[in-house]
Amino acid sequence: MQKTKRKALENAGWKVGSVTDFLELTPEESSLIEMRLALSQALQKQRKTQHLTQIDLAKRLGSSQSRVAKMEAADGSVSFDLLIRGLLAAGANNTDIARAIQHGST
Amino acid sequence: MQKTKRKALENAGWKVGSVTDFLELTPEESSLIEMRLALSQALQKQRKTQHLTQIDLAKRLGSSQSRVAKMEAADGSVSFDLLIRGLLAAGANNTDIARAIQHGST
DNA sequence: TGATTTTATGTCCAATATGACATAGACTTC
DNA sequence: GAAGTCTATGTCATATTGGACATAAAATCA
Repeated sequence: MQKTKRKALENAGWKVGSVTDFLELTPEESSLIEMRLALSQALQKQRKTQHLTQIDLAKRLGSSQSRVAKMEAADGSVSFDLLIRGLLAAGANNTDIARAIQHGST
Repeated sequence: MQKTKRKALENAGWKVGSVTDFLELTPEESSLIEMRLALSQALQKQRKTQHLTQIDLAKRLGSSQSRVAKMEAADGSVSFDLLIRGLLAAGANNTDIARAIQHGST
């Protein structure tokens, strides 16, 4: 696992590599987490290339800055649905999303 | 839009082409719906190729037969998260999922 | 046909996700 | 270093989602 991924997961509270190791996660759980992570990273990237602030994106989404921050942080309280809607609102298309998910492979 | 898609959407209560036409949906909303649809179809396909009943899959998911049925029907009460978890539980991998999402393009 | 298995649909309430708010921190610019 | 802008984090009430159950409908097969 890459260092950046590990860091991001830890920040999101996933306790990677510490007591609770990935060994305790089923492959499905790992896949899910990595996909969420990939999407959150894709979201931030997309938002930035579009020169949007979190507030801008929040407005498009009918949401709030704090939630967008959580989305990009892959916070546990953020669903796939919201991440996808975020990406679409930030101008990503199906292909971009598919690529992110694919990229999140283990 | 293909006939099968239209039918599936209608069954799922999305009222395609009737009073509420797709014209009322933003491109983002359309994308979302089509992705959900693509995933639900991929799920049923995957489950069947694995020769699993809805009950089998429900057990793997820690869910119920009725919910699996709703997942495959792209019912409005089913989230992306659940669809993805369903696909993974049915043996699909990230690539399969990415392909489904990509295929759900407009 | 009747029995059995599989899938579909509706409803309920417990669990989870979400927008909103408050506030803190980070970063820039003057 | 103050002011302004952007991002991060915690909390909460409300809204949405999900497992479970009941039951109907379809499909399979003897």
